Amino acid sequence: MGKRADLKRQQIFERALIEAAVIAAADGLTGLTARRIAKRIGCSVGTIYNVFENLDVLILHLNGRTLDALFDALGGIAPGGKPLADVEAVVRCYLEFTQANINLWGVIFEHVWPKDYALPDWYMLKVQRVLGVLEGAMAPLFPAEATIERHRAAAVLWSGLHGLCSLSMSGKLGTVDQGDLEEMVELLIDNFIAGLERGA
Amino acid sequence: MGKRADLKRQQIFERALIEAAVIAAADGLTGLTARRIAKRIGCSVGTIYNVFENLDVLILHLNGRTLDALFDALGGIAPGGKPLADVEAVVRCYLEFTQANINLWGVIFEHVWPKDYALPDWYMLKVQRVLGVLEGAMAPLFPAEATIERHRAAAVLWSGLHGLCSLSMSGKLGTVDQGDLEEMVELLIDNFIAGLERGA
DNA sequence: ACAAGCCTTGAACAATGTTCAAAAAATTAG
DNA sequence: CTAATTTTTTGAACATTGTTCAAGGCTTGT
Repeated sequence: MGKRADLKRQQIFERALIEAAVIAAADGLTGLTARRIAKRIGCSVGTIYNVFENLDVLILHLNGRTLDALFDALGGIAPGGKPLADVEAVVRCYLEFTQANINLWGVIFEHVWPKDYALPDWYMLKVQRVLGVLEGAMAPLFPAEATIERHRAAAVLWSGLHGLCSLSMSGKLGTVDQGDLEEMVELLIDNFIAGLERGA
Repeated sequence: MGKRADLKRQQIFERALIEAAVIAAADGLTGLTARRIAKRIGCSVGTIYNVFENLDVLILHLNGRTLDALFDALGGIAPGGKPLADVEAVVRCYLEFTQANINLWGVIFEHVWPKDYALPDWYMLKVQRVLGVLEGAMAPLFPAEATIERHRAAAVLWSGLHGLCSLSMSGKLGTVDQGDLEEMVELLIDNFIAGLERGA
């Protein structure tokens, strides 16, 4: 039943996320309100809530799309088998993406998912997917069977990136310009990878 | 004029921050509202706004106190001159503190300072102060005159810690228990320090 | 054409940060 | 000590938020 209905539903889902992205890109998480999205797609607030359980899941879907976009951007790089170079390429891509989409990426940093609920699987998969790219670049550093170690190392590097970008973006490391950030990221990567190579 | 007045003002400042800490420790940033603080200290909302420009600066002061408390906890460790061991001691202390004050530390993660304004100097000083402890532990890795490099390395490690804790606390790395987090932090430290030692 | 069910609407509710005229309290002047 | 003045506190009021839900409209199946 309701093939037509499901279609409209999906269209609203789609447009809501598109307009949410437009608003977020312009004004960040602060400007992202249900009424504003509704006005932009030309419907009432209630309709939004008919498609999304609440604003948090709408924003989570928006963040999912942002992760997808990063993953796509990451797809453009060709791994060469040298861990340091490959990780650096991945990270350069990450930095370029976040700089080019500062406000959208800021939503990923700033939005806090209600602590009482676990993040849904579909979202975690998107996270794991981009984590997988980093993991792939680091793979030569580990024996093939050391999957947990490899996975952990990728998560650590990812978290380090996240911390550097989030703290520098929010000004909590003092004033760091683009060049400073790049140097810090390089410091993190170079030394972390060097440490891993030593261990291998 | 107003010696008495200034005293009361300071008392309200103090009590507001104390009660804010109680509320935050119990319910996190979500429960931290102006009316709730006012009710707890037995005054009206307006009085809060007479002492604090707005809720954001109140929360920033709360976070400042949390940083002070971490700095105090960090004071209990005795540096031995071995970078790896000293950094590990600092980080162990950091982890213990954040675990023991999960919600308060969560406020530091979750609160976003309005992008239009720079963080005030008094707050940055508190940040730099705890960063300084980490920097001190890493000092033997650098020649005495390489202050920028040392400072940068400390900021990188600090950011890495921040990223690991923030992402693990918010469930964005999947389900990581206390043990997982400790292993990841150790992986970060060991390899980053090893990398730095190689460079020296 | 009609009935049954689904969708959309937008007014309504509770809660938020924030303001500000008026009341209260404290301080100063006479 | 009283009166005037200054300061502080109050809490009702405003704008906005997320969220709900009865009422009405639209779509669909027969």
